[in-house]
Amino acid sequence: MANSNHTNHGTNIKTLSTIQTEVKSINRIALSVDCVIFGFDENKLKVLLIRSDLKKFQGKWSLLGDLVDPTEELDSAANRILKQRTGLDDVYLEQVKTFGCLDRHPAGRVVTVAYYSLINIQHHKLKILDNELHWHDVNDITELAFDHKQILDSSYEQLQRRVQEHPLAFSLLPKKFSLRELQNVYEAILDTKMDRRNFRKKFFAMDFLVDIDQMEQDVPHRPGKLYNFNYNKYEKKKKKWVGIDF
Amino acid sequence: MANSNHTNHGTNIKTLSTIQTEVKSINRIALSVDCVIFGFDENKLKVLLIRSDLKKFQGKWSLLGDLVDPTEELDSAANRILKQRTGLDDVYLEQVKTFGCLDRHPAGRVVTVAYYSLINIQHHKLKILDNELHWHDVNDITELAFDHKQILDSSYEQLQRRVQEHPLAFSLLPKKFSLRELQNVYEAILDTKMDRRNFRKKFFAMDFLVDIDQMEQDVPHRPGKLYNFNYNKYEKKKKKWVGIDF
DNA sequence: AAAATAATGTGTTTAAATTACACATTAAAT
DNA sequence: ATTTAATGTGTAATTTAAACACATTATTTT
Repeated sequence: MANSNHTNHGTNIKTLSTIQTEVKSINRIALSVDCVIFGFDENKLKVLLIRSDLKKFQGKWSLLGDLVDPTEELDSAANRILKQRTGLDDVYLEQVKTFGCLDRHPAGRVVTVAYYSLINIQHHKLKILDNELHWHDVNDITELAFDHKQILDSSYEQLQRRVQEHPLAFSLLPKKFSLRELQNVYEAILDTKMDRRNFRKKFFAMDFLVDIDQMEQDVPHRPGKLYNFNYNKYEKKKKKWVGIDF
Repeated sequence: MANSNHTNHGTNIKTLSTIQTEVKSINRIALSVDCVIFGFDENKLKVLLIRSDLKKFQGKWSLLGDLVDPTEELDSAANRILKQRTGLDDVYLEQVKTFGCLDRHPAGRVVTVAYYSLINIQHHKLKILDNELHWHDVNDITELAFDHKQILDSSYEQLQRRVQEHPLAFSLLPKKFSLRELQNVYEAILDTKMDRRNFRKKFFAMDFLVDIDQMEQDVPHRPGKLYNFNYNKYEKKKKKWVGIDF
C-alpha cells in the first residue's frame, strides 16, 4: 500500500503514505490466526477441532485460532497456537488465505489469516487426552462454527493442489515409512485410488526415497521395507515445470 | 479462531470465544490491501506502480494500496483501489497472501493483504495520463518501497503457477485475440519460448477457443484469425486433475 | 506489376510419460 | 504344514508431449 493523494476520477484518494506517524486507532481491526491442523490416522485424513464455547455456536466444532498480538508476527502466532494445542514445534505450516467477511465473527470485525499445518498424529497423541480437542475425518465434516467450514474447504483444496507438486505427504508420516503408508496418505488426501505398481515406480524414479534397510515391525502381515525421504536431494533437484493444462 | 480457555501445557490460553462483546481496541491492527496490477504490452508482462511519497522511500516505486476500512470487505477494498487507479470494474482479482512483518511499514504495525489483478492495458490507457502512475516491466524491477518487491515476487510466482492451470491469460488480452497474441502472453508470463505448432495444437485440442471468423486489422503483416475464449464451456468441462510430480 | 518479405497456418514422426495389467514371494496367522 | 494377506516386481499398450519443415497469404518494397 502507500502512495500519494491524488484526485483521480473525482475521488480523493488518501493513503497510508500520508500518515507519517501512526495509523489512527479508528482504522484498526482485530486480526486472528486460524490453524487447520491436518493429521493422518487409520488411513483417513483428519483435522483437529475444538468445541466452540461461544453461545452462538454451542455444540459446534471450530478450528484452533487466536487473536494476533500487535507485536507478534503472523507466522509466530500460528506457531504459538500449534505449540499450545499440540505441543509440537517445527511443524509444516503454510498460509492459505485471509478471510475478512464483515459478519464472520459475532464479536465484531475480526479478520483472520488461515494457515494449514501437517503433523504426525502419533507424535503428539498423548497431549490431547482431556479437554475439548478431537480429531475428525475431514470428509465427514459438514458444519463448523464461524466461517470455519469455508476455511477448512479452502485449506483442503490448497493441500490437494500442493501435495501433488511438493513433498508434503511425508510431514503426515513418521520419518520411517513404508510405501504402502505413503500411498495411503496420497489416496486419503486426493480421495482416489492408485495403482500400487505405478505408484512405486513413480517414487523410485524420482529417486528421493532412501532405503534404510529396515522392515515394518508389528504389522499383522508381511512387513514392507521402510524408507526416508531425502529432503536435501529434493531441494537440489526440484524442478521448475512449464506446461499448460486446464 | 475462537475457542475455550483451557490450561494446556502450563499456558493459559485465552481466545476470542471469551470475548462476548467486542475485541479490545488495544488488540487491533491496521490492515491494508495492496494490489499487484498486471498488464501486457509490447509482448512484456507489466505491473502498474506509483511513486511513493513517503520520505523514507523517496523516489522508490510502490504497489497500489490503501487501508481497509473496518466496515469494508477485503475484496471490496481491492476493487475500490482498482477502480480508483485504473477506472476499471470487473477485473480479474485474486488474493495472494497476507504480509505482516512487524517492521514492514514505518507508520507502525500494518498488516497487508496482497491481491493481484489482470487487466487489459488498452482498456484503460487513457486514464493514467498525468500523476505518478506508470507501467513497469516485471522483469526489470529490482527494488520497491516497503516489502513490495517481496509482494510482487510472491504474486508473480502465483500468477505463473495459476496461469498454467486456469484460463487467466485471456484477462490480459482483448476479447478478440489472435493465437500469436495468446502465445506471446504465455511466453511473457512464463518467461519461456514455445513451439508455435504445438501451442496451437494444444489450444485447439482443449476446444475452448471460438473462431469468430474475423481477421486482425492494421497489422503490418499477414493478419491472423481472431478468437474468443468460451468461459461457459470451460466451466462445464474443466478438469480435476490428479498426478504427483515434483 | 513483380518480387521480396514476414508472418500465418498446417501434419507427421519420434520420444517420453502414463496407464493397464498378473504372478511370484514372504511373513504372519491358522 | 497350510492358508492368508500383504509385499514386490516387469512389460505391453496407450496417451501425451516434443521436435521439426514447408506451403500460403497479405503486406511492403522495388
